[in-house]
Amino acid sequence: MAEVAKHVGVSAMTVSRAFRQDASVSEETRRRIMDAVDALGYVLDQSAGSLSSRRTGFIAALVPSINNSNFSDTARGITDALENTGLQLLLGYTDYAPDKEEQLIEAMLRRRPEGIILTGGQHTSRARRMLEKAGIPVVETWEIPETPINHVVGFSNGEAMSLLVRELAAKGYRKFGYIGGTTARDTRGSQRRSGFLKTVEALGLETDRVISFGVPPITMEQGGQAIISMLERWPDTEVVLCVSDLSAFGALMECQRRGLRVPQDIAIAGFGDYEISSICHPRMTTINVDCYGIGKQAAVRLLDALQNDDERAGDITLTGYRVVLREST
Amino acid sequence: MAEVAKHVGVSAMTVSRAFRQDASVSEETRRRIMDAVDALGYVLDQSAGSLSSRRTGFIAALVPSINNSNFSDTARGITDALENTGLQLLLGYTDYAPDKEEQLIEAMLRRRPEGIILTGGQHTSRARRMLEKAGIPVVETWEIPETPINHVVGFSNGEAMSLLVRELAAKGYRKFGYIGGTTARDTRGSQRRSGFLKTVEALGLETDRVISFGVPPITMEQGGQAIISMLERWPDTEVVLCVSDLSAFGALMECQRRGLRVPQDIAIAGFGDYEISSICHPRMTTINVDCYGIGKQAAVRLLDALQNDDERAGDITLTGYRVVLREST
DNA sequence: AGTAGAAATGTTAGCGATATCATTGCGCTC
DNA sequence: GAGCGCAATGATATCGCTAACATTTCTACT
Repeated sequence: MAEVAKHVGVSAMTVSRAFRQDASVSEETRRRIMDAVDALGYVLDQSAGSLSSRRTGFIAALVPSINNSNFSDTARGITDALENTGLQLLLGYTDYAPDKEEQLIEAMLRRRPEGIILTGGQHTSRARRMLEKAGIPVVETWEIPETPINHVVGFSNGEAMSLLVRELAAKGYRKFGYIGGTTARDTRGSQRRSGFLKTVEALGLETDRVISFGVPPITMEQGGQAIISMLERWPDTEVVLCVSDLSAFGALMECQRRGLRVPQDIAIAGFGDYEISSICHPRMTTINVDCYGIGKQAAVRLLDALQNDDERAGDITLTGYRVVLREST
Repeated sequence: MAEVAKHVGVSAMTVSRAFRQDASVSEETRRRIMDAVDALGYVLDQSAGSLSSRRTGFIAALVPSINNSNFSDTARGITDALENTGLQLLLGYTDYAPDKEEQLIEAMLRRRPEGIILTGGQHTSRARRMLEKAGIPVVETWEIPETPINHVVGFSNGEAMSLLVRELAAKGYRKFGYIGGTTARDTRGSQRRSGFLKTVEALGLETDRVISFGVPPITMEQGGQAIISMLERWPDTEVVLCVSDLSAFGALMECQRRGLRVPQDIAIAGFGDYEISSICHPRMTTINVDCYGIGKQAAVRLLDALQNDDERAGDITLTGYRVVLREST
């Protein structure tokens, strides 16, 4: 920067100002500075800048995974909301593991992000302490934690699943099955399952048709294997709800491969409304949960908190969901 | 850090050393320092650290998009390769637009990454200049640029597509159709198309059955619409190759919806070997291109260049691909 | 015990920008 | 033309850490 300054014949401070929108630099000077910047190929050093200004321009976001999952849409929503704000997203993958999340939170905080977006409400106590101490706005997404850290942008996975059960019951289905992953690591998966069980029970129907298979996030293939087990154990099952569209799709395809007609022989529904569900044949019943919007709103919430000097008033934004009935049920 | 130092009764420098693996600090001292760190809830400030040490610990990577695409696997490969290296990935989405890429490159360089991974070989001249000047290792991925900037990890999209055409021709297909996006922005898509055209022509077959539809990356739905146009214009088409598995899947499902048998009435093949292709019914013929491996190898190449103080010897790593013949052809 | 060499720790000086306050210059009013 | 206010620019002092070199302490061997 000093070099640019010398080249133009101004002070480094003026060069620094020329890079900012709001600073008062005459048009003439700014033009000459920018010419010199181009000529010299100078690129601003933001690490130095952030040390001095105490604004790093980073926003951290942690998602369980990004491959073939709803979270890639959420990440996209965050990225889009951050566009033209000068903020840069630091993305991390937790693999659904709270201790990996803890590590990542520490790694992120070392970069002094101005805000952080998390997925879910399950965190280690050390993670909570670090976040507390960091004094930056936090947004938890994708569910409604019992004890939110700060802001929340999400919905009740249990209630969403419950709604689907009730709509399908209204269509006349009585023998409900459920396919999900094995562990409780995926809290959203667990919530969906308990929403399913609670509602099926409330309707006075059998609750034992549950297949737990595969480590979350459960794959398409595992969905296919799971429905085979389901139909072997409970051949008279009328409708199977799956923890995600991906497993539901695997189940659907496996049924077709075996000559089972969907929905006549067995109905199938997913969760998440992935693109695939509106394209596959038969088109799949699912729950649309606005993954993109969750990311976008979380980021907007964060930006808002940053502007208003976040008074730490935790604020819960409920995102919408709706059952999308299609041909598979 | 000064506070921690005072608390333990050592100098700040010793605290700094305690955070590094290789530094010489007695076990006793390090333990006491770490205890104080925990007690005080101190978190290292890496922006300050990198300013001083001139090592930011950032690696930048730019991909066209991350949603439902091969690139999410590539990003995952990079992330995995970077694990435990203390390096943090800065990810950006270019939306297949060279000028957005240029902007992102500048934004990334302001963070002083130690290396950068790009997708493809199409860059604006200003982007090339900035990269040149930055003096950091660059890895271009996913294709083989004519004039590589530095390192390359990729494969020839044209040859891969060509191989698929030849294998299908060997199975007896003669009337080949192609479905792809409309613009040349997606250079890999264009290369696949020209690989298709060149090979079909070399085999002495018709090359006019080409549907261009939708802005890349073309969606599942657009694939479905495209195959309808294809069959309306050229009803006797025997096999349709698609620019990606997603569009191929859309085409496949649309055929099923219309009662067309695949592959008896029309055969379909994709590109990329997404999970969906091995699960759908009928399972889809495609080309496996090791998306994850491209990311992983690109990152490894970069790490290697960083260790060996990169002598700027551009180095081309060819990644493998193979035709996966399945039930759809 | 004496000493060399290694290990552990301390001191000082930046890294490259920006916050803050000071200064200069200009146009305008009365 | 003195005085005021505002816009443009400059000087200085950090921001929080680590590189580099200096110093002290320990270890091992003669």
